[in-house]
Amino acid sequence: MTEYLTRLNQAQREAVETLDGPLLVLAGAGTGKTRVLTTRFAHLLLTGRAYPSQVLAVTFTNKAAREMRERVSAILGRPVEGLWLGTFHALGARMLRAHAPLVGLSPNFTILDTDDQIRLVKQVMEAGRLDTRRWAPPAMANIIQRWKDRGLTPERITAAEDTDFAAGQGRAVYAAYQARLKALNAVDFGDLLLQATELLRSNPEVLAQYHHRFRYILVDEYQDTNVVQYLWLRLLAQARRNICCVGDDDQSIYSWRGAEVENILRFEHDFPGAKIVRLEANYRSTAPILAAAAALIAHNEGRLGKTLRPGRTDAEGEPVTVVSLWDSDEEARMVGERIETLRRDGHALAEMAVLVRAGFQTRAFEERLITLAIPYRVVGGLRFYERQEIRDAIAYLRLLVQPADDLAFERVINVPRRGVGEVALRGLHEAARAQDVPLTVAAARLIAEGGLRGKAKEGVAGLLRDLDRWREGLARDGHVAATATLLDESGYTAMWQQDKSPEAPGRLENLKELVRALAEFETLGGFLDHVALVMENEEASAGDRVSLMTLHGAKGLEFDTVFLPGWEEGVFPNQRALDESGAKGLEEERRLAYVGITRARRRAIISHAAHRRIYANWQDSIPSRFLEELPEEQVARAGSAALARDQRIAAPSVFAGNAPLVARAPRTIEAWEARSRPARADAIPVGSRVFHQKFGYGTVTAVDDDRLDIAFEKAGAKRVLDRFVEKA
DNA sequence: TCTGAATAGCTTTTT
DNA sequence: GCTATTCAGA
Repeated sequence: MTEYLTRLNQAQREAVETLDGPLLVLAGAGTGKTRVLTTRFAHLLLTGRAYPSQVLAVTFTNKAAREMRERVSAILGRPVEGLWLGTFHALGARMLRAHAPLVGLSPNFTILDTDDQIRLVKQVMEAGRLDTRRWAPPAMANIIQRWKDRGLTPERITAAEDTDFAAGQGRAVYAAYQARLKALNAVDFGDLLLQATELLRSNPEVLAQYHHRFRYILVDEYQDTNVVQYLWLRLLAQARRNICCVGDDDQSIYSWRGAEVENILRFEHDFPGAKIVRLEANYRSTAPILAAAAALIAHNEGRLGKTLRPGRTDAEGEPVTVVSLWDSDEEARMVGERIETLRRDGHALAEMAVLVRAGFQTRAFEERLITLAIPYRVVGGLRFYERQEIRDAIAYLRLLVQPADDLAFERVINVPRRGVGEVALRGLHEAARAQDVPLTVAAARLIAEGGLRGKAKEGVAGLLRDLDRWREGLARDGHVAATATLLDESGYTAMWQQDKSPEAPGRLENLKELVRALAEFETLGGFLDHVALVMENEEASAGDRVSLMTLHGAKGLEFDTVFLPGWEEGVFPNQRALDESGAKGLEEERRLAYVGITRARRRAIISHAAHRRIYANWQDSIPSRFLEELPEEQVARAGSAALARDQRIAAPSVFAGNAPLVARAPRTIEAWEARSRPARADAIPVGSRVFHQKFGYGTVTAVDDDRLDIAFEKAGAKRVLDRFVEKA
């Protein structure tokens, strides 16, 4: 019966069997975190400590939730029902729906996506006479989101915390935005947790009910939790204190969206008497890969401290390779060639990945892989519900459920074209605001009073009539039939059928998929929640393909071979991360590098190019400081510079018709380095004030050979080659 | 209401 | 260099 326990190592077993009291499991990359979490879950059930419905299990992504559900079922040998297992947001939504009136919502509230959220913020800002060209609504929406992440309702924001943004009107915009949400009976993603937390905070009887229910709490990826998530968990855990959080402070890479590494660093303090178990045996990677990752991350401060050690007996392997290249084209060629070679040697493409810092970097590799006819897939991109046609269709459905959903009304009023333009819409808005009613009501009154004319009148009246009819159909024939009718009668399907663009057939296909998915739900409301919170793209990427993705997207995945291109100052570590968050930003970039390296099972190939085209022009790039932090003995430096020189000298760049490339003096890495090497007679000491052509004036904060860290007055902190600056 | 030209701005991303 | 958004004019 406890056979599943024998498959664990000592530390894992301890993490599984310590059932009572607060427990923090520090799980390094590849140390069997998911196995521990799922085994612990199953163990709770199998030992009779709890029924499935008495365990609260929280993840960040739907994928992680699905995986946990499947693996727990596998251990139990049967599907588990009645679980409170899901993402923070899905569980928050579930609680809110159950007690909506207590926070001033009705249970059929709408969940707005980021797009709706920004549109609403923009409307609120415009109503407050703020210049939305000077103050970008997406930035304002982001500020509000961060406030929500920190558990701050508008009332809790002190004047000191209000930003300079929006002329000090931030708080006011936030308050007005919340008022609009309430009027629309809607919540945004942040509210799912903020309001759920408010609910528990101000309704002790509700909280007590959940205390009674949840005997055990499991939390995945604890290092990624933000303040509200932490508060929500703490409220739920405070009575029984049976909370187990699993995470890795070294893999915290989401601070920019509100995650607080401090949550994990403070666990012992928050839950006195907490036990801490470290999982350090790595079963994924070879010894050189682990050594490289460990050496790199050791440069960070404020870690809880964990050392990955090889957990496999066959852990020897090839060294981590660092390849220096002339330019970004050569880098793409190098990656392409190595992939070809590996493929020829029988390695599966699905076991190779190219991990980049930023999305735009994938393009160079895509182009290269296309010319080489190597199948690939780009992971990430639009989610199912972010597609235009899906959002339109959902807006129609939302209107059926909630006639007061103004955002949905605005979205579909002129899609397909009904002759209702900006002018007519403004009229509707004014009437609605004056009478304090939803747009649909205002529209009906306006038509009755003759306030609309011509095409606009016909269009609006027609839609209102149709909506009523579809709503009757919904009650009579059920949501599947009603949706099919709606898409047909609204002319929405016809609109895409007439569209000649190459995407149109795919969009129609997606609409069919939507109706198919709809059939799996009992109610329209349940389906809308599913689409907003859960539904993902079917990965139409079956087959043996190389994966291209961002480092963020790669977290939690593993591959035999991992390519890590673009390790250059400014790209990685990313300049903006350094500008905005300084030393903290640098540490997070370093954790990202750590995540990247630890994705590799057998091979990691890191590269940097001396020249890179950024937007319009070519720029010299200096190697990332992270390269210097790798342990020399575990790394093979494989500059293809010599090869590059031979090729270039033998065949001067006739292809590159652009003169600059030919004319640029040093054409090899060595020559380029030689040019930059000659020790300057007039060395620039720390503290010097210097001038840089592009970045202006600054002060040298550190000197490393020919590299200078400079705090520029305008451009912020950067690392540049000394030959680019002069003493001021 | 719709179209084409001008213009700003450009990490990472789940829900 | 590309693209998403905004503005002027038909």
